[in-house]
Amino acid sequence: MTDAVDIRILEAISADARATLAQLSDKVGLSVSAVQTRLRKLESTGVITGYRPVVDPEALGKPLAAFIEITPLDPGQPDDAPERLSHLSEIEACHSVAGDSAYMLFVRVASPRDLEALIRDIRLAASVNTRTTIVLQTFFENRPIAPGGPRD
Amino acid sequence: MTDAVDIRILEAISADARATLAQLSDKVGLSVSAVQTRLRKLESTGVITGYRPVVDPEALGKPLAAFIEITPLDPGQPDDAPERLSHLSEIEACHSVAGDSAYMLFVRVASPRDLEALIRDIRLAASVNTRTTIVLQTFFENRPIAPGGPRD
DNA sequence: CGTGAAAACCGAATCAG
DNA sequence: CTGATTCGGTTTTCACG
Repeated sequence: MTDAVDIRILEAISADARATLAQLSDKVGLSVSAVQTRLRKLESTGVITGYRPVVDPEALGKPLAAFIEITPLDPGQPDDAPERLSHLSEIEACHSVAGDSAYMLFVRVASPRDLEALIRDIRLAASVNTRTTIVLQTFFENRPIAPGGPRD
Repeated sequence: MTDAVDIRILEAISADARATLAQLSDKVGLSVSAVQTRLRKLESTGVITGYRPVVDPEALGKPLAAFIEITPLDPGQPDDAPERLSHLSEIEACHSVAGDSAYMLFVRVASPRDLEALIRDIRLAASVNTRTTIVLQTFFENRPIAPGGPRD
């Protein structure tokens, strides 16, 4: 479904999602038209589901990040935590996990006080216990996909 | 540094980072020129540090995600784990954290076997113990920044 | 599935108001 | 910041290999 050329296009557009077709064409070594056709297909088949800027969290007033693991208070309930939490915009990611807890959240807030409020909101909204791990420093995230990637 | 209008631009371009200045202009209610000026400033001041596509991990052949917490074997060593690990393209994010372990990694691999190999690579490269939490399902991540955001 | 070229469109840059 | 202008680059489409 996605061949080696598609991967090269994904690598190129991953370095700069606002790159023009001509720029992608250069990097990939295909004609502009071919790149356009393939890129459209990558979008329509759901390989690429959107484009986002990488925004400095501090500039948005949210310098504090944390992982929050949550566990249902009552193990025998309709477990719809993700839907119950999706309205909280401070939650950037929500994964169900195999481990000590049921879900792992990644959140960003403005201050410790806001983190406290968010944790309370999460507990109330999803009927869960929480275990929070504060992020002290982020060394990297949102990396472009590696040219070459893992050894194949 | 970033006022309310900048936030609106960030929200708009967060929904589609390939949007044209005219499209952003519509959403924000400013002229194209003003949007252009502000967007350039957001880029040059480091508020926006790049643009990325949102790519389906399965399409890239990496359906398995995990969190890996790492702890130095020897607490009295030059702690340069992030640099020692940055060459591993399977590691998407690396945060230092306050909690049971020193760092939290987020990784994506093709298979359990590749995860095993990655964990070994991490242990050898950074002289650390690891604690891995497998992701069973991702409900959301890479969400556009919320129109309105947290209640102000 | 790729190329290349023509035509329509859009973005960058500039400037007066 | 707006609105207008100009130029150059980009997207799009299409005929062809």
